[in-house]
Amino acid sequence: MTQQARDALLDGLNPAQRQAVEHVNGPLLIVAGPGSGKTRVITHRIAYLNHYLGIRPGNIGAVTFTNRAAKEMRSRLEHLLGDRARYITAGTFHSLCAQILRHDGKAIGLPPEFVIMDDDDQLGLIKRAMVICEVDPKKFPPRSILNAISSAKSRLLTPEGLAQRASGYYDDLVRRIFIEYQALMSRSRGVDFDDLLSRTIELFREAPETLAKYQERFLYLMVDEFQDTNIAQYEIAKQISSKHLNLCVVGDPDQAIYSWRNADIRNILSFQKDFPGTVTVNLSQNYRSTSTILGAARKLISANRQRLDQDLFTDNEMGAKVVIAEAYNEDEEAQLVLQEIERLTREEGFTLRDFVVTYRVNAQSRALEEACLRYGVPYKLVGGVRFYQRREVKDLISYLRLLQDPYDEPSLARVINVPARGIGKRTVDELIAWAGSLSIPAYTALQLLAGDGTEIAEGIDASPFNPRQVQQLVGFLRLINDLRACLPDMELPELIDEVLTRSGYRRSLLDSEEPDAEDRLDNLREFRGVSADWLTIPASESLQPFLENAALVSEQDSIVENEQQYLTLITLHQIKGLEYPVVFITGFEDGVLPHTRSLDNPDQLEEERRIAYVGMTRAGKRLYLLRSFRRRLFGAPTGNPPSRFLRDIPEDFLEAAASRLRSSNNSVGPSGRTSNYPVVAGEPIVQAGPPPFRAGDKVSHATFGQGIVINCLAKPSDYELTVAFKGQSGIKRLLHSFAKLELISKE
DNA sequence: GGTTTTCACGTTACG
DNA sequence: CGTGAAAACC
Repeated sequence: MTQQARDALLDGLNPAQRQAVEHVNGPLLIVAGPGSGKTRVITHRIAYLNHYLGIRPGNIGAVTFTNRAAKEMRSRLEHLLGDRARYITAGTFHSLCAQILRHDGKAIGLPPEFVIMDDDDQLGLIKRAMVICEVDPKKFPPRSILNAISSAKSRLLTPEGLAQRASGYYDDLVRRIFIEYQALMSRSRGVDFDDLLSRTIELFREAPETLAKYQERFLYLMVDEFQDTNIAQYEIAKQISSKHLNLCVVGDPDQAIYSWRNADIRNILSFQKDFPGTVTVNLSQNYRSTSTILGAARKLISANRQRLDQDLFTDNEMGAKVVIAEAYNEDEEAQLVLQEIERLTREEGFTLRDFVVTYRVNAQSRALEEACLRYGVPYKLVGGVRFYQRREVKDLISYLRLLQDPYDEPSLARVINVPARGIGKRTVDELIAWAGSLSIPAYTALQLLAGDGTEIAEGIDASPFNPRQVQQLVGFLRLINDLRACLPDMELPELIDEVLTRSGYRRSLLDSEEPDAEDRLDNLREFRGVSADWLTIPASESLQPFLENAALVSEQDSIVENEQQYLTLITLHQIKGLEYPVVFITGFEDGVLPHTRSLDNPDQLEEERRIAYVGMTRAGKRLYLLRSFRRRLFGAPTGNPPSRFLRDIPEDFLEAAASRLRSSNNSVGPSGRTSNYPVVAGEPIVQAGPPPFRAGDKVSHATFGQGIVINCLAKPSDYELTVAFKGQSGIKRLLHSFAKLELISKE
């Protein structure tokens, strides 16, 4: 690398960033505050390793926590390194471990065709294990048992280890179910997400030569979002880098918001102890936020006891004050948000994708969605049910898994009667039991059944099925076998079509009366679209990698990026790692943020404060903290006091909202049962020019398409239009200033 | 065996 | 209020 090239790489970095980039050998801890250019530093560091030290990209590994982060890193690396970037391993711990285990898992008796089990599969196994252990799922919810087991696994505890650590009644119960759960899991050649990690560690322990191989493979290893790693993940990073010690971890303890998912903050706090000689770099200059926003956020987080002080600063301008506002209820809260978005769009040149509305719990999105529809603002709801977790997608995946491997019993059990084809629960249970009594897989049992019922070999019990059952079961077997025969001659999308048609799945959705049948078909279509990445390869080749990808990359479509204009609605947890010029945080109330469930626990309360901190530090230019005087939770109206976190932020960073968000006066005092801000009363009617449209006009909207104006109603400084759109959009009420309707033809 | 009704429950959600 | 899963029904 020439001096110039090196200078170019380091150019524009501040001294701390430079140090982090240039310190490539030995353990390195980067404590990076929000907006400090963390991702940039990591990618530049990798480029530096490659360019300047001549390290082959194949010897560099970068592990992150989410596919989203991995994807972003890969695209940045491509930008810096071009084609060489694809040799760099940039992915999640889970995908790394899956690769290692597929390749070398045999050494610990793991068959290479193991199946990765997701939450639903796990829950199913837990329920079965509870039946075996005779535990009542009413008294002990399977979900919490699963959490306990998962927590133990992520701390690398075996059932025995769990017993040693704690020995109450509940712990013993968990231990017993744990054992059965693992037994059921290995019987179906399943591996859950925790196993991917723990079995990799087991492999490293049992097969030192394999560990040595990966130590030589990853001469340099980097871990992003280190504060989110659990014990098992840290252990893997430790093992791989224990020879060359070129381990670099990047994180921010103040943004640790996943303890409930077994992330262990001690990982980052004890890193220096675990790796003597660690160099620590603090990235404390913030390039994202105005100094007002950063100042407010710093004040908030400094109220936490358990933390390392970071001394963040920014050279950015002061900017506007942080706006706090109280609405009467969540509908008005949403309305305030949209009105302010409208104002900022109109007066200050922001566009829709500059905004994000974020909240603590998903249920809060409803009021916001409704307001968006009302105002005709296109929005994108991030989160909710994950794509690969939707029932129809999982059903289809199960079919595909079955084609790939007909002995995959969980998948078989899932789809044998989907759509309903007369094979009920009892028949399935009998099939499994019968196969079990013969010690053969269910698929073999089906083949036996199809072969010839009268010629079952001696010593084998006759099948327990009546002729009708036999007919249905054999019909299913034939379906699977016919589809399997298609594998070599079809590409994936075609195969998927074939599955949907031959199984009757598509038909059943088309005939379905359910309101969301249409959405399901859309999802299946989208799934088929994803499979088009594997075109030109016969399905027999592409099915396995495709399914592996589906199991590991359960990431929904990447956020932002495209040119489309929409408003983003997202939870505070999911917003981590993103940034927006204008951020609205709704539900800044005691009971919502911090959440009720954490009020009595100081540690959890500190995590809630970190959640608020993460939200606030996403903002570049403007930050709004909204709360609602009344809020409907579970149908019942509740009243929450303002968030206690507001008390941690000094007044001079804040601006009360009345004058800004509301043209009306703020008369009523802070106490009593009245809101500071009346509903939508008493706003002066100021007309914004003559009516833009008349009933009967044909118009066009960017999102909803063509429509006809039904009504045009005067509103404060605006017009509310009622428009009937063609197709699915139907009738919408829109604000003129927002909707940007184009006139197609006069009435 | 399949469909409808009732009932209980409710934070956040990575792979 | 809205959802998913078990129980009751056909």
